[in-house]
Amino acid sequence: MSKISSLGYALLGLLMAQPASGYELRKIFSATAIKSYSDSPGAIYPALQRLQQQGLIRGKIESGSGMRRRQVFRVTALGAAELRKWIARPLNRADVIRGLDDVMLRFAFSEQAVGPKASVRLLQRLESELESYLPDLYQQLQTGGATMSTSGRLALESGVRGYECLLQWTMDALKTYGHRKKGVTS
Amino acid sequence: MSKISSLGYALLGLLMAQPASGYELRKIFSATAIKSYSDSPGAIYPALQRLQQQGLIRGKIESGSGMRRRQVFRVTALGAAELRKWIARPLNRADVIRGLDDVMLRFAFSEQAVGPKASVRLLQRLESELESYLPDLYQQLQTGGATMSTSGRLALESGVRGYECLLQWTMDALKTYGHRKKGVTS
DNA sequence: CGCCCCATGTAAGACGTTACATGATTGA
DNA sequence: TCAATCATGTAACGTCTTACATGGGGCG
Repeated sequence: MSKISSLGYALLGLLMAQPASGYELRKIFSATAIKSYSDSPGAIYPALQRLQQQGLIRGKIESGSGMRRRQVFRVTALGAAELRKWIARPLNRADVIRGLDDVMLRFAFSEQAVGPKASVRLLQRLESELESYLPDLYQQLQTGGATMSTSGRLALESGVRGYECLLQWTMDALKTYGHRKKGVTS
Repeated sequence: MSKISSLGYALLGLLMAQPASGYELRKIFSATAIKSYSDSPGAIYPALQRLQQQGLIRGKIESGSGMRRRQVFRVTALGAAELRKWIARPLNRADVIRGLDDVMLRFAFSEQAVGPKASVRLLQRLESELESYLPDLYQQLQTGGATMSTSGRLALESGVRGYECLLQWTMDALKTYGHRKKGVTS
């Protein structure tokens, strides 16, 4: 019955790579461009508490002399299993439309937490979802575009282009993993 | 003292184009790909109530015989002013990093609610923010990329590519408005 | 008559934002 | 010693999610 928020998974993934304190995790969020995740203490510390209550991470307070008190968290076996389950979850269109950030986060962690095969699986599913979704978007652009203002139409077009770009990235990423698309043997 | 959520602005903008009932607005959200905005009644009806309490929209209950009861909302002068203020708000880097969806929404409504000059201003600011942000991202990719897994690095790269793609779109959109970039006269 | 769609809402709970609060330690 | 930074939290508030509830109207 464990429900975990996006931020929770982000924390799990980062802690999987390396144990860290809440403060260090905050710094990661504020420094690097892991956009759309908050670096505010009011979000991170409660999230860590929830994860610990669910037994997904365990914190150990370090307070040697001449050191600031800080609590270092590491992922438990249960937490690692939960993270893997989340990453390996089958990808559907809803994920692509609403939760692209989550998808990219899952992919980012996939290799470390599950293995390169999981990364490839995610990419392949993403590719196929995008290839089936893009025609729908072209349709919408043609159908609804006529009635919209120029800026409205352009905004829609920007969304479509974003997906096109993502599809291109997906195919390039698959190439990185040594998978070439069927039919381009030439 | 009026705070308006993203959803609130989305509703304002849609109602600006045409008065509608809550149900019609929900359909717009669920049908078209205005992603990242909820079509659930638990989000939209309370949001409409808030907007009405703030005097930004006004609803009129239509219940002729042989008709289902429904409430049609239209934007007040105050609401239109608030929408214009939001759209014309100066664009900074934080908007680009955290609130790209909002930026695109503002642009989508800009022409109808303010005028084409506002659209161009938004595009120009967006272009300049992206041009200053991208080098930072390249830096991050080089610096942090070495220590990351392949999938992690690829995920970061996907973000960078998204911004590149957006910059390209921005320049094309400016061309649509008849603005060509300085120096490409050739 | 029963079912589905229209159309509107409410209630509980989870989560993030913002702001504030607290102390310890380093460095000027 | 005084400020800045490290490091951790808490409280109030607003909003979204999920689920439920309600009723009229069209249709077979």
